[in-house]
Amino acid sequence: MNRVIDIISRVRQIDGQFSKREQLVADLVLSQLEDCSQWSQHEIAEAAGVSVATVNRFCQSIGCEGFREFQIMLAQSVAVSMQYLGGPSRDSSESDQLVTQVFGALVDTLHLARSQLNSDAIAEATDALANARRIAFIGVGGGSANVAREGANRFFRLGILAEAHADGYFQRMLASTLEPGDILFAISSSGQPTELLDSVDIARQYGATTLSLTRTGSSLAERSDIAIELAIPEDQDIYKPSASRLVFMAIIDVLAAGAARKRPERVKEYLRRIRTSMIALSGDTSPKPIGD
Amino acid sequence: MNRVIDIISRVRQIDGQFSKREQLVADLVLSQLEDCSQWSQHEIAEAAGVSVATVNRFCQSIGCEGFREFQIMLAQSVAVSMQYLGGPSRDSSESDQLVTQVFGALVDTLHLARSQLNSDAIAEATDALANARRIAFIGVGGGSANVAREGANRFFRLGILAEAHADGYFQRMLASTLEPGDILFAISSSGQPTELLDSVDIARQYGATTLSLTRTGSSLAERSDIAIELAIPEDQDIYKPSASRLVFMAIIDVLAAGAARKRPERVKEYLRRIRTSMIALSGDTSPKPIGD
DNA sequence: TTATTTTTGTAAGTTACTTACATTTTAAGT
DNA sequence: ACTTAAAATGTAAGTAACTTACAAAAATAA
Repeated sequence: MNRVIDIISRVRQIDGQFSKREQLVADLVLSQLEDCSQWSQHEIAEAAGVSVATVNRFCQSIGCEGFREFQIMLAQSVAVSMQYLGGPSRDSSESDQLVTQVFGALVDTLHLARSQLNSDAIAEATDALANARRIAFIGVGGGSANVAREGANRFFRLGILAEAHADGYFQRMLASTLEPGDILFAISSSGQPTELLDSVDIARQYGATTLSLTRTGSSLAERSDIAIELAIPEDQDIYKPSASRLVFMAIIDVLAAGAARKRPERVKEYLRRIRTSMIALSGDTSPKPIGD
Repeated sequence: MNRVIDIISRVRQIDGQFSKREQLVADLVLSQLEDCSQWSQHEIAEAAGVSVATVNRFCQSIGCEGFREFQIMLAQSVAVSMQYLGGPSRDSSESDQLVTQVFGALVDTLHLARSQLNSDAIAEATDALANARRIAFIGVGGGSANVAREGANRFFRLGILAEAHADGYFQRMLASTLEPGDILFAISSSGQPTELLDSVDIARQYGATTLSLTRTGSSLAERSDIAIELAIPEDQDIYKPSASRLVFMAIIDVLAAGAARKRPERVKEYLRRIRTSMIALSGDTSPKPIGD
């Protein structure tokens, strides 16, 4: 029973590393999945503006034996995807295609992440977070720093003292002020930044629990008490934003939801207070997201 | 899928009404679904002990145009079936369920958003952003402020002067410094905050283009030159973080990807520079996400 | 600039699907 | 039981589609 290999993900994975003309084929396929799954090699070649041989080589580049195999795998992937995305998409305009492509990549990456997530790590993490007195999120570089901020934003709403810092020096100083019962939550897609590694070492030294959300097997993962590890291939197409940050944020959501469930009373009270303050400000009493 | 015709069901439906030899084919197909989905017409003919022409006629009998079409439909049906049967959803632990729930909600919301997105607004927005000299993202409250930061983070990488601000007073002052060719991008899930409304009014007054990502029909949407509007129901379960912020970020991704495509040269050069600076810092030359 | 490697399209080659037609089988009528 | 017409089937020719070899063009390195 050979498993259904998701050919679409495979194309996305290699996206950006194709040769010029093959990239044209990749773009076409990703932007018009449904059409391509029904077109012949010749039709795809014509639509992409390349020769049939290039289409064939494209198929081989992504690991298929030839177009025949690719065609069937694509049809399967599309059929399975449609199960998720529901009805047929009429990708008429360029904008529609863009949306489909970006959202599709995100959904794919979410699935990939789910398959990689270690349940035990998640369980340990939610447990530690739910009982933490103070949580310090740290991250460097635009992306991870924002994920850290979002983490603080989520947990702060649960009535847990949460903060986020992007400054390497401040991070180290902060780490040295932590104590048992506190959590240092390091976020990095590469798991390399010295600032984070140092901070984790310092925090552990003072007895704080260190938690990380980072790349599988990275230095950061190794040094942390609890590591949530992911191996997400970065999109090689430089014109396309990578979905990994959003997946990181989604995981923060998971942790926040998990922690909230473990401390229902505490959370409820704090949310009530926050909501009250918001209503006082806007006069709007309808149920709305807490904070804008 | 263009039509959700489950070919397996169709074979079962006609089962017993086939001619003698075609029935042999039907029996074979139904008993060895997976094998048949990968076999050629010739292989199936041999396995069933009939001629290839009979296999072809069998395909036509069940409504396909020929073997080609049958082969693809069978492959799709098998792939979808496998999703249900051999599927990876073994939600054993509590953590797994949590992940499934949060990710599932996100995927659902993405789907909803896709159906609501106005292609024209997206097209107009990407066009304006691609040609902007300066983009100022503004948002208030933890969530939207972070989306704004993420927006600045994305566009800054495209070589466009991008900044984000969460301070209401600063936002108003900033708005008054904008000029034609500049963009004020206001982000708010409610579309109510006075800071944003004021800022948009001020920016328009000075000739800047105002863009918003907000709730359908909100004051903010009405006042903006271009409004990307969404009506996403907030999850009432207070223990569950709402998916709307992530969807907002996903839309920022869409816009960034669209804008990048319209200015390939510009983007390429800036990304090259940023990447070079990162390599100098870490010594790692492998293709990696730009910024952590 | 030149040499080398990589990429690409053309065209020939091969496979596999499709169709026409003759043969066989089946079934109904005599 | 025989005849005949209709249906079913297989053979073989036909055709469309995929694959591969090779030479030209482009990109890269020296």
